[in-house]
Amino acid sequence: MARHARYDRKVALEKAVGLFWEKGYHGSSMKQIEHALDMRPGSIYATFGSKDRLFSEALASYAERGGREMAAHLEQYDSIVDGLQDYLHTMATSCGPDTEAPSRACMIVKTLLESSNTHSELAAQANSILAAIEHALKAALDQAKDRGELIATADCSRLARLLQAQIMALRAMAERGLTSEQLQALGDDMAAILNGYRTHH
Amino acid sequence: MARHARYDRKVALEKAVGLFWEKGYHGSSMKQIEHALDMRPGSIYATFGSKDRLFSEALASYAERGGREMAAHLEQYDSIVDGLQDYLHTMATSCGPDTEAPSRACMIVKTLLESSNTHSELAAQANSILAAIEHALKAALDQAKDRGELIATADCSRLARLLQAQIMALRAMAERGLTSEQLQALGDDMAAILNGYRTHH
DNA sequence: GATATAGTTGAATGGTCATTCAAATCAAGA
DNA sequence: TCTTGATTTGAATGACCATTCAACTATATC
Repeated sequence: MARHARYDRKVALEKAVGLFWEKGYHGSSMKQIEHALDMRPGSIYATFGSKDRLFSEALASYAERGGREMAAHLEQYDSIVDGLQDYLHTMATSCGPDTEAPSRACMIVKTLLESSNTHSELAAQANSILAAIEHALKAALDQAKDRGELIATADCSRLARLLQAQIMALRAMAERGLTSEQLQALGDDMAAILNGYRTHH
Repeated sequence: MARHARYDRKVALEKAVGLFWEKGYHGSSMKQIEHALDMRPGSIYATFGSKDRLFSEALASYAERGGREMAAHLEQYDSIVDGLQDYLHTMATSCGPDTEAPSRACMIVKTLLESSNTHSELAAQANSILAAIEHALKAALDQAKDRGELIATADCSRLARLLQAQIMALRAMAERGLTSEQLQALGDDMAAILNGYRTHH
């Protein structure tokens, strides 16, 4: 009946994530996208609709993967707070100077800052993803509080935002090109912030 | 002999800061720059050389102003740590939802994240500015330690980076569109981090 | 092997990008 | 008033932008 698709949509999308994460929306031209995906414009438009929609899908894919990784990380720990602290350590390592990732900073934050006053739809998407992450952090902290890991006076909504701010900042600082020692130390110091909200057994 | 310049270079540069801070490098076209500065391309190029050089000057001007404001802020306080904590509070207020500023987030951080993999010269400039701020924070913290405001085990280099990360994150979180209450609370929580490094009298 | 159909191709489109420069404009000295 | 030279103007430039689409290719069924 018909011809097979030469390209795997998911594979192409992951390549797009790599390019957009590295160079941002405005910094990635269709020429570069064609090269990165090894697809001609017609195929790209037939598959993804437009540069905007491709970026939007790439951002969603990036966020979903990040969410899965964080959830998988927390599952490894009996203590939620231990898990969150180690998440910061892991992040400090993984976004170090010799990372293979396209960029040290978070693609969601890069998108938010790039698009907040130029591309409101993209900014709205980045915002809703960040709101979802904040919500997930709050849920984890609520659970930690239920388990008695956190002091009674801890405000989990505020703490979730404080924690999210640490993650955003750790990776933005990594983009500055800090050494892995400096980055690890920063991760340690950020993780230590949680100790102030912990119960002492 | 000759004609007078119709434009004040400094005034034009401040207008450029406003546009670039709001929309970033790629997000600001020459058309928009012409409109913002009320200058025609020939005059802009005669005065500033190129879009790149104009942006570079704008970023330097922004950073210098920010540095002056921070220094002026710290001078108001007898205690350096008090000054730093109140700096976070002030920032939480000034980058709130109804700020007049072109953007809530910091122009230096926006530039770093936008240009790190697309425009190495700009990224290098943003990096050196951030390194200078880190150094200034370290100097302030060293002095605070000398005065006995900080505990003996405090590592001022690490603390400077932790503090810089807070400032960057506070303003990036502001770009998310948090309410002023949420932003103030975040500023409070960030300021409270310093209490853990403080001496108790 | 003919046909139908899904997928790919890449030249062409019209728009916008940063930048240039010859001509016009203005003010002060001669 | 005329000359001189700094300054402004805006149309023109060529490059690159995202996007389209008619022609072409490959596969599967009959």
